[in-house]
Amino acid sequence: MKQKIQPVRGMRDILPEDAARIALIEDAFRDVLIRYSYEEIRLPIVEPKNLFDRGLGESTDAVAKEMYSFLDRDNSELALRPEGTASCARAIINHSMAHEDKPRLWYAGPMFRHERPQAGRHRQFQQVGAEAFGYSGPAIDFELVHVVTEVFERLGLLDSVTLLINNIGDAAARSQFRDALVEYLNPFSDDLDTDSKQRLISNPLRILDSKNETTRCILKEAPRLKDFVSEDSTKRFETVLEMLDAAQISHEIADQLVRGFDYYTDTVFEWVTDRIGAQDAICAGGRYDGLIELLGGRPTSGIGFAAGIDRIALLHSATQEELEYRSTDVYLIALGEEQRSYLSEIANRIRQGTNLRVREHTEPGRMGAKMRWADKSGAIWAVIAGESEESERNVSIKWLRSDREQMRVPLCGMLEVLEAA
RNA sequence: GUGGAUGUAGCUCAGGUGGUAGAGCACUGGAUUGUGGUUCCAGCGGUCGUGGGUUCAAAUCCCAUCAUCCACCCCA
Repeated sequence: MKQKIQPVRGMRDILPEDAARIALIEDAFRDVLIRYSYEEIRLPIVEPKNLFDRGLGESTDAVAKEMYSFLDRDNSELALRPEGTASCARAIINHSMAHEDKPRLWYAGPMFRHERPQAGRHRQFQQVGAEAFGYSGPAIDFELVHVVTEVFERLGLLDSVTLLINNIGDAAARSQFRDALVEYLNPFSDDLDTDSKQRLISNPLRILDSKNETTRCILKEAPRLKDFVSEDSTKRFETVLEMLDAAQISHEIADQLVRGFDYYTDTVFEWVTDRIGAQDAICAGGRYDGLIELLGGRPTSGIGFAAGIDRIALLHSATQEELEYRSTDVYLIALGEEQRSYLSEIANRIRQGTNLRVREHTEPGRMGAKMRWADKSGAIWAVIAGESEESERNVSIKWLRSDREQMRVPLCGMLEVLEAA
């Protein structure tokens, strides 16, 4: 036997039963988004690398260390997209959509980050995202949170997730805060944990997230981001919170919540869960009022979220009852090859007249083996056709999941029996 | 990128101190030649992740390497 070919590290096959769960989750997002009047956009998986350099920030981990980038045949730098927002923003700029339309878009598809694989973290992973461009009022912030809440409710996950929300102000406020934070922390530099010491240079805002106790202690007296945020922004954020309260959407204000990409401004939010391991963020988003301009478009406000479908699927399988998965409703068995064409006639009749999923047994073998296949397929019925059924133009219907007695009905009455169940 | 654990039959896993590989489930056949899911009997199936080394002898000891899982980091 030849050596087996392994899939690429961090890339995985999603087998039918898991695929069904993923489809269930994607369908929930799609259905809710469509009812909120969001439109689907299909975006390329490969983009110019500098779209992400500029859009997400060159110092972010996703760009600096985790990008799947490569040279095209003409030596231009390309990258597999690590997220969807930058592509979406590029698209609305390229098609001049922002001016007249105020587009509300959603997308679904694979994203790529070259990270070390772990529970809930793969190098190719699935996201559903939505973005709204040109809306600056607080109601749109509320609406997107509401959309996601509705999806989680529909999937029965609302009890296992927590919504964290914060206001991080605009880029200027954040940069002032960053300076103040660094200035405050510098004297304590030696007392910080090693990670935080590193981040003092690379990404100071992340220090706020530290789990180290001494670091946390030092942070108690540190400057607060909210003291640097403009009055307008604070007011706006308060309105968003009021709307959430009025809609009884429970949320926690998380001072330490900062997002991983540079483009975020003002409202940011994230749903976390404690049921799926260390990678606990299942959906996150926020405003990005500077992104369109950064990418060469006219100043346009934006807001969106991205949901990690693989992680939501993990959560779903951890909390929900087992999916009742089966591929087949009706299993058709011909006793001998002579009944093959009669069997096809039966199959066509069921497929055309109902939504039932029909499988014909195609292999030779004895009756017992065929019945075993019928059972394993998960089908509710075995429909059997032998010589006598064919000559009398009827079929035998056997219930595989109940004690109901096998019955023989004329072909024209078959659908009635199947649909009655 | 760093650390820990694990790789033996399709799957889940046994195989103290080296002696030439096992169970359960699954699969195939039979008991039951037009009836599955229960039972009984029989059978198929493994260069023990890969490559080196030590040894008369390696699944077992040593080295390297790959992969998976979990955590750090980061993030959806």
